Amino acid sequence: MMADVAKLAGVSHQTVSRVLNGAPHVRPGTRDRVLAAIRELDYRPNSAARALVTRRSQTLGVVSFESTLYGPASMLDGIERAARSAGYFVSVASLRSLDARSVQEAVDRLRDQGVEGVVVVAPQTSAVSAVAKVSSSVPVVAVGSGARSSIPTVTVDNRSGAEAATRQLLDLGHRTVHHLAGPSGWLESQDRQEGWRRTLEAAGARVPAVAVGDWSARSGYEAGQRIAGLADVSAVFCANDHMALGLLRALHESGRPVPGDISVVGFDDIPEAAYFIPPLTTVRQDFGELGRRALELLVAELGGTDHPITRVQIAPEMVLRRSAGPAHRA
Amino acid sequence: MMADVAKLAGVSHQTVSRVLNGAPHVRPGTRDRVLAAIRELDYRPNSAARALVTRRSQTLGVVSFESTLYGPASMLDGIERAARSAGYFVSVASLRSLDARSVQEAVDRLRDQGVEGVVVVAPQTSAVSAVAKVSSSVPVVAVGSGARSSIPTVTVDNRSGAEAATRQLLDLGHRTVHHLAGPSGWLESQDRQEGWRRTLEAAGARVPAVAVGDWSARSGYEAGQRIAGLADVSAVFCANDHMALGLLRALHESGRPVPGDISVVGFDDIPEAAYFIPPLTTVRQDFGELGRRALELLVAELGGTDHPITRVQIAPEMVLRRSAGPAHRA
DNA sequence: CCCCGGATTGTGAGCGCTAACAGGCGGGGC
DNA sequence: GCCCCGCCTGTTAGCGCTCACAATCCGGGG
Repeated sequence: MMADVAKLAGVSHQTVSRVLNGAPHVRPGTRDRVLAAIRELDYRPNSAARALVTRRSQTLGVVSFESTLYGPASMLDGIERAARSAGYFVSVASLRSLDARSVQEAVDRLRDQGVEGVVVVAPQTSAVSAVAKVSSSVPVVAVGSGARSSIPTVTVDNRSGAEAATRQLLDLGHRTVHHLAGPSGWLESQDRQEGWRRTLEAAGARVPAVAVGDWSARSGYEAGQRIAGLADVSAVFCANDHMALGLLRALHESGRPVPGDISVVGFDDIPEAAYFIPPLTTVRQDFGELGRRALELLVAELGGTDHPITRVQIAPEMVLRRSAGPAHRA
Repeated sequence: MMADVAKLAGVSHQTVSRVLNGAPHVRPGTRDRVLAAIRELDYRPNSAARALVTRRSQTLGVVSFESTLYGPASMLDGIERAARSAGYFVSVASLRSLDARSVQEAVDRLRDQGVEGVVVVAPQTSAVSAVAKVSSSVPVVAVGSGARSSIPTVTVDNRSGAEAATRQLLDLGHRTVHHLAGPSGWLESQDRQEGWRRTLEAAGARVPAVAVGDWSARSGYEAGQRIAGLADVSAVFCANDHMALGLLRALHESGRPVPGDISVVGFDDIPEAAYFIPPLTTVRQDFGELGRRALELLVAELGGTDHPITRVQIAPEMVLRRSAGPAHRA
């Protein structure tokens, strides 16, 4: 195919290749003739042939779990955009489950396809450790997980976000803050819970037992029904906004007004959070940025002298809305 | 690389290839030796080389817009899973905007990468028509759009979903039903609006002016503030759940209880809808299934005798919850 | 006027794999 | 006992591109 262009332009195939790759030392006139021939024939270079000889597929892989949720979906979006502007294609592989085998399988699949690097958007402890083992032949970075692993990681500072949320509630006069945590296998859950606990301890506040959900509104609702039955609750920090939504409804149904009786703070700041009843005070996490940074990291690792293990942390930001108010019996 | 395996197994590279591709006429003993050598060397076939000679990349492309929303994200997920089980990889390209040029660009990009087919998850009128023009060299199918275009399409039956929602409200005794529509460029918006209008007309009910939103909770909230000011509103059908959420809050703030004073019905049944205040009656649309079917269609088109233009429609399903109740002044 | 070095272009050799076509082996039919 | 025909395996060509290495052309210095 490239030969056709060469013939039409009256040059060798190599010159066509040079024009395509922007090599130096091509006379402007020649370049123009080649370009014209390319346009004339609507020629498109064959990426497989190029990949075969250069050993570079121009493709990066993304492993993701629960990619229908807002967070993962946004990260994927951020990754794709960043990849495009860095000149890469993006191939995705969803995980069925989060066990090590499944992660292994997805990464292998991607590798077989020839990806040059992989971003893992699977913030569960088991997944991350599984990935760490796989990193053999291609660079891997993890995103969104507060990883304590041996691979480069981009994450929001969950601990400080949780601290900010808890302190906010304490500052409003609440004696203590309850916590509705995410599932235990997730690094996010652990870090947020730790941030919450520390803040309470630092303030000398009582540390109540934590409720555990699975990130879903349903689980927040169920936990909320239990929490609504407790007399001494005046503030709850939820590990994410979806659970906060469920909690809000349970509280509403149990006749415990928010923030009049109980204050609630979430985490993530999904676009809908501002429209909950009442609008949710929460901790914003910029998922798109997270994805972008992860990709930058991966590209840097691909291109460059191998850096030491890198760990990027992005600061979250508190968003104050009406769901958190002053303590009622201060 | 394949040569190494061949040498170790004491066969020719072609025999290795045969084993890899499950070709017939390979003696079991030979096959085992090859397999052992493959395992021993941890050999992985080079996909670029294979793609070069077979002219098949095993890769399908997905063009998507607003992929951070629940619907598109779920479709992408469905597509990926279906693609994997059909033996394909999936490469994604997000659109920055929905104009024809942008779509063209994304499809070209994918084509340059060598995808064998493309699924477009961009349900806007302009996008679909743009895609129809591009379909030149690779098969393309659209998903999620109520396409009236020349390309194969998988979509939910938006019209009948809207009809069901509207009739439900009418059956509850409401004299008429207001409509909060999606943005005008979207096929979904148009079909849902049409279903709503028809049902009203068929029932001899007055057809109120429609409010228009942009799918976001914010736009639903703003429209809701206006609607709350209208005295004669007793039922509202929203074109999606996010807008319904915003509407619910506006109504709540304006002291118009749902469903006591006004009934609300949404569309999509996002996982959170059951936890709105009050739980949202809505029309469920199975996005994952949509994605799966789209992929099946694409694969069929790739593999087979070219079918005529196909159009798959999936029936949506009403989900009754508390946000819609009997008319108060029947 | 000839030689040299940089600019410009062409030639040959694969990248790792599959497709197409041999070739070699053994058993059944005559 | 010989031939034909299935099995099984090997050999030879590329797929379309880039890389390494010439080859050619040009102007200025000696």
